This record gives sequence, structure tokens and C-alpha cells, in this order.
Amino acid sequence: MYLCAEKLIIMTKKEDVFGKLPEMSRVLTMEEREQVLDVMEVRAYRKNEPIYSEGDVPSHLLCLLSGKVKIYKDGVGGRAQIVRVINAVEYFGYRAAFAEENYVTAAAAFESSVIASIPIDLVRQLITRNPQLAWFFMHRLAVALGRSDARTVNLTQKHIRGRLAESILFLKESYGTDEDGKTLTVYPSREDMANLSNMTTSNAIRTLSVFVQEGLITLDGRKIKILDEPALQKISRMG
Amino acid sequence: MYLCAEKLIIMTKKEDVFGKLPEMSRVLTMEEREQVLDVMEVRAYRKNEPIYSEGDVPSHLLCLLSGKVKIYKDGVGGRAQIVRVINAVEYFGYRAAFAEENYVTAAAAFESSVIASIPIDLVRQLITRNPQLAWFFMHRLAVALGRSDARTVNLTQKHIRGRLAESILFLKESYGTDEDGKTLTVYPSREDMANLSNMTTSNAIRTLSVFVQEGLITLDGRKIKILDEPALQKISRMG
DNA sequence: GTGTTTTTGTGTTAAAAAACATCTTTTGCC
DNA sequence: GGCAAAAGATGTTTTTTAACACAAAAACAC
Repeated sequence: MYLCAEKLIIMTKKEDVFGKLPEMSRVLTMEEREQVLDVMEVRAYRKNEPIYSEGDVPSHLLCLLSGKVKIYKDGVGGRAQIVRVINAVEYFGYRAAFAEENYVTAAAAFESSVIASIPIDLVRQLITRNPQLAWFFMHRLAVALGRSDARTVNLTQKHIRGRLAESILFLKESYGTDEDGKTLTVYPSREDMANLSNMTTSNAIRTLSVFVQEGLITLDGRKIKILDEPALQKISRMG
Repeated sequence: MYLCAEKLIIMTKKEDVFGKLPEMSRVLTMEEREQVLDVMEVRAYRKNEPIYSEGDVPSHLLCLLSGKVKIYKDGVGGRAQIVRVINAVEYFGYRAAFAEENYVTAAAAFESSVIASIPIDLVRQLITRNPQLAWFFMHRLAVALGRSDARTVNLTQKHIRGRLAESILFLKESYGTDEDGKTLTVYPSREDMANLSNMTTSNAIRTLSVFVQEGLITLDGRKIKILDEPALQKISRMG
């Protein structure tokens, strides 16, 4: 049920949109749903289009209805680090609002994406009235924090090969594969791979080539096919 | 109102303990407080004593009543990375429980500490009944996630001097200073400094010496005094 | 006190990764 | 198609940092 940007008009038939918000629709009363529908907006983003930027004031809970999104942070010398990726259907963009901060990260579309946005004030009201919704977001935040801590250590302590192997497996986990179980369904640029793996673009290109030579993966443009997952896992573990 | 381990007996006079749990006492009814008091336990930990370990099943919400605690993760080749530090009076140890995971980090006392523990099942009940308590923990998780993401980028992209400068400033932020406003109130070993800053102990020692030579800090054993904070900030920013 | 272990300090070498320089290929655009 | 710009590829050099080796000092045990 992939939904391309051209079908955006269909998404604005709001009942359809709601069917894609599992936690919301499961938990809310009909009256509450109506409230959400009244103010929700749906918008398409082109590939690489920015969604929000570091320093922006968070005003909406976002939900990725279709497509893929990267959450990243610009660091020293303009080098970006991808800290999280979002897959459909997932909520995002709420951390800053719940922390009562401005965004400390930026978000952009990995590929054409459709995103629903719900004013954060309404979400706050719903959470206060509805413990189940509170638990849902607490759970998500807690899981994300554990992943972020793990990521810190992986990115700092592993060597280049380990970090790149980890990123390939991370993309498989996050976005899955074709029917063959081996070809990633996300097509990151070499620069994206570098920004995932904390290395320069040159080193991402070089190390990917080495992995191809070693028979661990094949490359077809930006398409990555995993040939020897156990070996990648070993490289990732060893660092 | 510092409380050393010898005064533990006083802490078990439960009303006193409760006075130290601001969010709990502000938010709970008298009946709920009684519930917490009935099952809460208080325990002292010696310097460097482990509090919980990676892989442990989380069973309690912990609250640091006095002392200092480090949260860390063991990485490649046994090298530890300190991901967070806890100051009195702060809650910790709840992330894994809320994520329904085992601990992915370990905790140990930086110095002699006194810690209260409340069964996590009770906390879950209280949160479900009490939206304010839910908000409190959501807020803490959201803030911690933002910090963790920032830390990832700082530790990966900055060079040794930048990382060490950042750690010194981080310790000042986290634990404060003496009355002079310059001498840190925490006394980390060189190895702790290395584990905070993602470098080897040798490099932590060496780089601290360089900072002394440059007149940025003075060292007296493990006591760190900041002489030129603006310069440290600049080094931290530049990477 | 004395011996032992841990922590701290310093110099040297080796490995890893970034920076740089070029070149090729692909992509987008008129 | 043809041009410009972006992305990908690869080799070389330089910088950064870890690893190693060893010495001195401090903390601890007896």
C-alpha cells in the first residue's frame, strides 16, 4: 500500500489518513478523532527536501505515512551525522516538543514522502487525558534513548569497516529488503552512507568497494545487496 | 544538606526520604505516598561500587539521594564510554523498564552514594493514574535523548582537545563548582576522563597536561580548576 | 615502616583515518 | 544531443590517535 506523492489528494480524504495512525485510532474516542481530523494537515515532500531544521520551534507531531526520512545533526565543519531514520508508519518530531526545547536535529526526506502533522498542543491534551497514549510515547522515547546510547559507543569505538558494516545492517533492520531478503529497499547516496557511519565520503566509497571485492555485498549504483550477512555481523561486532 | 553513607540509618526514617523526592511528593496523594513508603528501600554504595550491569533486568526506579553516579557502556575491547552522569537528587534506571528491555548500560557510584529504589511495577501504576507523573518522565526521557544525540556528534566529530574540553565543561555543568566558581566538585580519575571523552587514558593524561601548560586549567591530583573557561569553550566548539 | 598494586606521567612507534588531488561517470537541464 | 553540475571512484600525503613500553608517584595492605 505504497502511496506516491501524486496521490496526495486521496490522502486528504481524512478517514483514509486516520486508518494509518494505529496508536491514535486505537486509543481515541470518536470525539477525539474528530478533533484530530479537523486540524491535521497532510503534505508531500520531495526527495531530500528538508522537513524541519536545527533550531526550529517544534509545533506539530509528525507522522510519516509513506516514504523514508532521516534525522540528522550538523557537526564540526558542516559534516552531518544521521542519528535516526524513520520508516512508514512512524511518528517523529515530538522529542523537542516534549523536552520543551527547540529542535536539536534536522529532518529530511530520504525519498518522496507523505507526512501528516498534528498540532502538538492537541497531542498534549490527548496525552494528559489518555494514559495509554502517554505510555506509547514514553515507550518510544525510552527505546530511542537506548538506541542512541548504543549508537554513541558503536560510532566512537569501532573502526571504519565495523561502522560501515553496522550501517548496512542498520538499514536492513530499519527498512527491510526486497523479496530476495538481501537487497536493501533504501537507496542511500555514498554521502548518506558516510553520514550514517561517521566517516568521509571518500572512505565510505573506498570501504564499500572493499566489501564488494571481499564478496560481502554487491553494488548496483545505490542499490546494496547483502551477500554474506554473518560476515558483516562479525565485522560489525569486532569493530 | 549532604548526606554521607554513615547517616544511612537516618534515611530509613521514611518521611525524611520522601522529602527528597520532589516530583513524587508533589504529585501523589497521601495514600499513594504510603504505598511508596511501604516498599521503598534505601541503600548506600561505596565509591566505584556497581549499581546495575548491562543485561540486568530492571526492577526498580532508582533515585540518587546523595553522591554522584556514572552511567556507562562497555564497548569494543573492554573500553568503557560514560554516556550520562547523575547528580543528587535525580531519578535514573527507568529507561530500560519503560522500553521493556534489559539494561543496555551499567551504573556505578562515582563517589559514596545513597540510593532509594522503588519497584517499577508500582511506578507504572502511579504513572497510569497520574498524568503529571507521566509528563515528568516523558520530559526527562526527551531531554536525555536530545543530549545523547548531541553527545554522539560531539564525541565522533571533535578531535581530542575538543572532546576533553567538552568533558571538563560537561562536568562543571553536571556537578557544579566550589564557591570559587572554578574548581570542580567531582574528582574523576584520568581513566574516567578518558571514558567521558572517548580517548585512551594516556591521551587524557597527556592532553590534560597540555591544558595546564597552556594555562587553561590547573590540576591538583584529581582536582580540576578551570582558569580560562572561554578558551575551553572555544576549543570545545572548534573541535 | 616495607612491599605491592594502582594510578599517573612521558616518550616512541605504528595504525587509522582525514585531507587532498584527480579523474570518471552519472544526472539534470536547456 | 551537449553542457554543466553532482556523484562516484581511486591514489597519495599528512594528521591524528592508538598501542606500546617504561618510569615515577601515590595509595593500600600488612
